[in-house]
Amino acid sequence: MASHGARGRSGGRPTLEEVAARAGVGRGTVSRVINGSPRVSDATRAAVEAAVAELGYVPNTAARALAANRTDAIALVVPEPETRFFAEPYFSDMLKGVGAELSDTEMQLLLIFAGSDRERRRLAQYLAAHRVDGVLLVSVHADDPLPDLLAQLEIPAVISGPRSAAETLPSVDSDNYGGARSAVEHLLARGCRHVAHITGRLDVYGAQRRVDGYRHALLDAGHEVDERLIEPGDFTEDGGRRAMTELLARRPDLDAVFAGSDVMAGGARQVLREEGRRIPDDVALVGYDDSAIARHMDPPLTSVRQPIEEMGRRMIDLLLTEIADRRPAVSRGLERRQMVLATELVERASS
Amino acid sequence: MASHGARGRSGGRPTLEEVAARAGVGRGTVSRVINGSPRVSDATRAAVEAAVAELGYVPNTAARALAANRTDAIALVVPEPETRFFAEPYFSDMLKGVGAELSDTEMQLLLIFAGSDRERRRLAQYLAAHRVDGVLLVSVHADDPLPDLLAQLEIPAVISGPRSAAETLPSVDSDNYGGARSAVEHLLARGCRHVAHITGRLDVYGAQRRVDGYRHALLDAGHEVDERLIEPGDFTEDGGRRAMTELLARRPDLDAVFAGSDVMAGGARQVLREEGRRIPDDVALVGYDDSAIARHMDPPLTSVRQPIEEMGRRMIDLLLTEIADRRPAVSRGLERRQMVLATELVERASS
DNA sequence: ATCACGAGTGGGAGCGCTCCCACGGTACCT
DNA sequence: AGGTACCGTGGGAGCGCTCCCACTCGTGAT
Repeated sequence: MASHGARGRSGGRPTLEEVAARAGVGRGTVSRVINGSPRVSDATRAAVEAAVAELGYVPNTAARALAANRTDAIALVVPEPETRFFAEPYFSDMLKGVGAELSDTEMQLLLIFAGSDRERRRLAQYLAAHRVDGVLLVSVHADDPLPDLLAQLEIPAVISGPRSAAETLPSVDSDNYGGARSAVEHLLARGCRHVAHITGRLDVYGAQRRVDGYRHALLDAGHEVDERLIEPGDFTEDGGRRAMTELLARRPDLDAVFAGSDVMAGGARQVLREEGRRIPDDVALVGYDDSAIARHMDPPLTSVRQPIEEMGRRMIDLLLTEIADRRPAVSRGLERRQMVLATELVERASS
Repeated sequence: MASHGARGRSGGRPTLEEVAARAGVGRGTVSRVINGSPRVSDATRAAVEAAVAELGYVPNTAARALAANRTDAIALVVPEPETRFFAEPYFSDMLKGVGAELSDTEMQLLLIFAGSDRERRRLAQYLAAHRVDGVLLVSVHADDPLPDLLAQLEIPAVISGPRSAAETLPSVDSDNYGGARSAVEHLLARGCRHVAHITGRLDVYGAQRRVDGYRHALLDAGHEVDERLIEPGDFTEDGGRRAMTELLARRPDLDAVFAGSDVMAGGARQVLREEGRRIPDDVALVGYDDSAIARHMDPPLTSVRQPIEEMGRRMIDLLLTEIADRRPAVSRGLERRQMVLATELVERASS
């Protein structure tokens, strides 16, 4: 490299200017063609496109980002260690939906883990540098400072699973309340009298909603709610085991369990088996998530399916809208910025 | 936004220039401090750092990329559908190592799937735009055109698992030959007489090397190699099952099986069980990868462990070196650019 | 005292693009 | 005929940074 100025010369990648010269037009016109502006005549457009093809022109992303003040990238932020990311099918399904919806866009998806403190600091730096046009936030706990940081930096964001009923961010969620209801109603319809519930972490809004659904399903069916039949878990297998043990000790006569996740249902199953309870004859079991665990459990687990891939797609829709809407200064309130998708009960042998 | 020129003004992110003004120095000096150049006096450096802190200055990546002609990003390209990525622990371990090694760098890691044709076209476009400084290639088949594309675009790349003995790209691999040897030697030491081998896909170089290791271990121990004891698989469970069936039909007297992957060992185990062969009493079984499958199999599977995380780290080392070396025009040949890491046999109850 | 040199510094030029203003031309009105 | 309205178009002026050259000092050798 002889001198700084000679860097891009001779043999380097072609620039907009070179395409313009080749097509016999000005820079502005080439830019318009590249960006699909309608204000270009067909003849000119064809000429430019030919020049682009001949030269093998590819726009320089950095230059575009600098001039237009956008990055054409969005981040999927996973506030969990990578281990959990790979362990839970939730993320892989989400990623699939997101990727699909993004594939006919120029947008680039970045996957960012923010499990450790160190990673979180890195992320903060990253966001401060405005290296993405928007952020997708999945699986956020109630007290996570990330959403506030995003708001402060004025970075468009969409959250999956609102943090509370008063969520201010645009969000996409599945119908946790309805999903839980359908699970309990199913158990009642099968003739179960004493339905227990192992909850998820109650600082997760969705877990609370499932408890609500459980309660209301019982009440609406004319049962009363026995608090001894509700035991908090933490979404882990071990938590499921502990909760199940507790429940059996308190109400040995229970004949059904609705677990707030498949993983916890797996833990519960182990305890039930150890205690000699047959599934579903003695105790019916229903999980939540319809994950691979559910299909492979013995017996196969009835579970509530969430349309996670679909949720991923919707999140992208919302986010892209959000990004586009940053031009007109005034945002139009929160209308249609929070959506809830239906769940589906998948019945298997465990109930 | 009143006018183009006013975009960044008043309230926007601070620029290098503003930091310079604040610190009472020139732009060049601030740039030097930001980039850790040693040619700055301590006093000046302190002043600049103070200004940076007060203003909350964060460099603009796009501007830097444009001016310096680098992106500070590298891509991990997975030429597989996302499904396989999540299913195989190989990738998650690799990602962990790569992430760890990158975490004290300014480099950003991009995860790019190139499973479908569509995704591959997208990737090609992406690379043509030089949006990354380097590429990590994992799990590449012998006839994949990607490495050539990379070479043509002059993008530094490192490959995990060389495509052949004549691999030209810098590469990191585990000792497939040695790993296979240790597995077979272990089986022979346990007194097995007729050791079969279910191979991986033979268009994968590593699988070939494992066959070589198997052969040489037998020969060196004074056994002869019976080709009827070698059956090609394809790394899938089903392939393992087919191969095992085939082997049992041909050599019912076999007393040990070395499978080229844990997944195939899993398939083989099913067949052995169906045929009433006890593991390890009738037939000893050894797998490859030491994945979760191995630990959870019944009986737990003896397996060859590859230091995948370590491989990920080494790949980053090589790649960063490769990127740095693009300044001096002349590359110093291939010395030390291909490395092979040792494997370890993890003994469990299956052998 | 003079010269040579390197350390430390300031700032011009340029990276490749987008945005916008200004301009010539054509079509349509009055 | 003159005016008004657009199209479609060219190109200047940045975007915020890095790179490099030139310049000013001190320091040590002569």
